[in-house]
Amino acid sequence: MGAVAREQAAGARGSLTREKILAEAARIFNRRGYHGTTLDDVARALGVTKAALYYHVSSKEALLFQCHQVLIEIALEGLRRARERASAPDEQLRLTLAHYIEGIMDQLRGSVVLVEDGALTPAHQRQVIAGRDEYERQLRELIARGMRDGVFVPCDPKLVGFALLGAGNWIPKWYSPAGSRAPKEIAEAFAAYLVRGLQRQPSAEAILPLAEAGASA
Amino acid sequence: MGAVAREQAAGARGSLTREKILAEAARIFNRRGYHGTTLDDVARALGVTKAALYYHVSSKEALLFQCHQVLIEIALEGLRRARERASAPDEQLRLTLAHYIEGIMDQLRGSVVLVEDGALTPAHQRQVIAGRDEYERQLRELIARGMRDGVFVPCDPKLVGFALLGAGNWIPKWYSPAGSRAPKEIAEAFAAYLVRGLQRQPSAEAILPLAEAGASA
Amino acid sequence: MGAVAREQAAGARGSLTREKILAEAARIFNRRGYHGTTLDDVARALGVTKAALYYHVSSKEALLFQCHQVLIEIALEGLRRARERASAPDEQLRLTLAHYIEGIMDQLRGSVVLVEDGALTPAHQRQVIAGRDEYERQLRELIARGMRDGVFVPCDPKLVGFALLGAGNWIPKWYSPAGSRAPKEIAEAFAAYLVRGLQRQPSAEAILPLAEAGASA
Amino acid sequence: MGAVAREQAAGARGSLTREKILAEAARIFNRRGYHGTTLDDVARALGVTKAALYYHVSSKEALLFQCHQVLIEIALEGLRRARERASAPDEQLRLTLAHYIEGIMDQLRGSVVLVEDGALTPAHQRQVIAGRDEYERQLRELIARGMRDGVFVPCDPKLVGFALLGAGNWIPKWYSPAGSRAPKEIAEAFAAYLVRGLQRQPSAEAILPLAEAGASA
DNA sequence: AATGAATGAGGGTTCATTCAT
DNA sequence: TATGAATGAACCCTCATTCAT
Repeated sequence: MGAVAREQAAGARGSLTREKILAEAARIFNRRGYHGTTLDDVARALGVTKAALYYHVSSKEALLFQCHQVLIEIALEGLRRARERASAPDEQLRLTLAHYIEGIMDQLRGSVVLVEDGALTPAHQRQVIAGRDEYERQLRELIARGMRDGVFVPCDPKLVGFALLGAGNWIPKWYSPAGSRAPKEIAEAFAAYLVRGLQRQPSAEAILPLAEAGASA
Repeated sequence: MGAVAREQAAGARGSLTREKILAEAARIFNRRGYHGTTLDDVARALGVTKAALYYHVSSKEALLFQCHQVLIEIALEGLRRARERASAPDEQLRLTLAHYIEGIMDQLRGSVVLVEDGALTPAHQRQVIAGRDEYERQLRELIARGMRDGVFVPCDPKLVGFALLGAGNWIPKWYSPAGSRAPKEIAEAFAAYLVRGLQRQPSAEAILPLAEAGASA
Repeated sequence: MGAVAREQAAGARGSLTREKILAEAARIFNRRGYHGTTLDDVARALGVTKAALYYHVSSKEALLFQCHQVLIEIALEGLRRARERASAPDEQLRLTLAHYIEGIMDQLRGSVVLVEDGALTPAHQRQVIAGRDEYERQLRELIARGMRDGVFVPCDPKLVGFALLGAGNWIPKWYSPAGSRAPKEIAEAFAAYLVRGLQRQPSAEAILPLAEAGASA
Repeated sequence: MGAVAREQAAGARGSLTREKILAEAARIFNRRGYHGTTLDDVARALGVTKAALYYHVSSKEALLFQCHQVLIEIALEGLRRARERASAPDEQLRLTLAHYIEGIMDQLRGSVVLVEDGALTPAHQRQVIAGRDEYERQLRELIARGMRDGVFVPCDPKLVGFALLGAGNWIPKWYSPAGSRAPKEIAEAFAAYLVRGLQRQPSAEAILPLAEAGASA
């Protein structure tokens, strides 16, 4: 590949950053799966050689692990912020989900969501599982509190938690930045819908604040 | 060996059926992803040699394709049945989702849910996409009708459709037959919750009909 | 490679045996070193594909390890036999060395001699070192006994042991089956010479029983 | 930085000299083999970057070649000196071997001894082989003269030559400067032992002049 | 004189696939 | 029907080498 082509592919201004690598890797992992993704794929998308990646990342597995960590960090951060900014359980849950979903769609941050069994080192696997468990635990706790407060309808917090996460985690499979909806818009719509399903007395207003016509993704 | 004896042997010890292969393959595909799954893995799980699989399946890709078709068939069948058995949009949607989710959890059918880009032959890919598109189209149509009828709150049917599917498609990532909830129970709870988020006037009753305590999955 | 060429390369009668692989691998390891040897090299020498090797051997390192074990077994066996067949220390040492050296030259056994640091797994490394240490210990013990019996001149058994082994271990670097000396002949000459250096009253007869002219290796 | 300061820094911290590089490279080559040694390994051992090596050495192969040349030079120099300082064949051989062995152990000079086939450029290979052949030729000539003079027992000079070299060349595999024997001591013991095996009438005195107890290497 | 970054050419290993038995 | 053995195409990773700074 010539110098010019590389420039174009990599984006004019910068060389290889750990951040850029993570973002690009996450994007491709999400599309093709970890095992379906070649380091050559990632390198090509970044406009460099596969060997160049190894100057910045120690292994493909390490790449995946770091992507997971980014997502977990985003997720937990969302919970923290939600608690700061709202007190009602439904509002807290809405903020939490919106943050999570926006994080997933954010191409710059890049987040991997699929957990192909056996892709991670046992040690890393444990760490990721621990992070997820912690997030799920807090999510369920939030739902349970909503039930206790009478804001949410009785339900199984574990099952509902899985539904919430599933809806969000599936997004990378269909979302394209070229679509007509902005990430923020999508995130809010998802959050609104997902919370609404739990509220004892949901508002009757539209789920999408801006009820424009047109394709969404 | 006579036909009867062979049948018995087949039944008893579980000789290689296309159905059994599909079911086992799907189970592993769902866990480890298509590229993360070896034909040796599938063969081992079935207690045979890898070469034996080739007597029943023409290729790994064909296996994946057939798993996809199983799910598409289940999905569309669910829509048909729902239309036969109910007329209200919310009830139709509920039946549709319950059927879909039960199908995903059915360990005997062999349905896969992940669409790793590039895993399928272009021709097969097109066919699967076509099937999915058809299902999604009808799903959106159902949602739109609910809106028109005033049963559902205004929303973007496309986005909500993705949320519904995501919640369901994520199930193989966490569901284990060893869990405390029966598949039917999970399916109904999911369907109830997912429909409830759209209903203008949802019922206040619990989402899980049998509100027992205990872990769910 | 065509079928005919493969037949010729592999040797008409047999397919891939663990024994044949070991022998060929050892031969190349001894020439080019472990890291300088490609599995493609070994495969080519055997007339098969590199992948075919993996059906019989789990890894390159395992191959090396097994070659080491072959030699260690030969070495210890030589000590045992020498003790059975002779009682005088010098005669025992002579038999021991002759057996060892013949074993090294045996193209059918597959023994390696180089110990490139870091080539073996730590666990395997330990095992090989242990085997070598045991052999060296017994060799020194034999020398020491010769000294006590007055058959050998006073010396440092450790140093002399290293000299003995070095002379033998170096053989793969120059020996070729195409040479004019038979392995047995070489082994006896080496053993005679190496023992003679220790004997208080060495015989005056020629070191090579058959004192022919001509190139030796 | 002035010339004096640079000198001091060079002396104190050990700036990159061709000599130092050669010595360190040889040491590692001897342990791990040529192909098992990374230029990063050598660089790290010298406390510099790999790229820095390329300021002083044109290639890894060149490094190996120069190491070989150092050894050949040492070897031939040993022969010359031996001829100057003694006239009896056995004494000449003893001096020759002692010089060779000391050269091999001398950490500063550093010498590589393993000849991994294919490691050197054909041209360099030829040159090294030529040097070795010359040395071996003269060594055999020396042995043959000893036989003609009746000082040595009849033998095959070629075989014995290989034994001598093997004993010496093996030393880097076990020698450690931390051992209890000084290089000179080891060299003399080896030379004495190796010559003794050829002498028609060897002295009965101990092989190690200083017959202390204790570990040797 | 030295370094950080990048590259191209392998080398070890896996795996879908084939085929003789 | 089923299997053991073999193959070719990748894929991950390493490393000698280069080059701008």
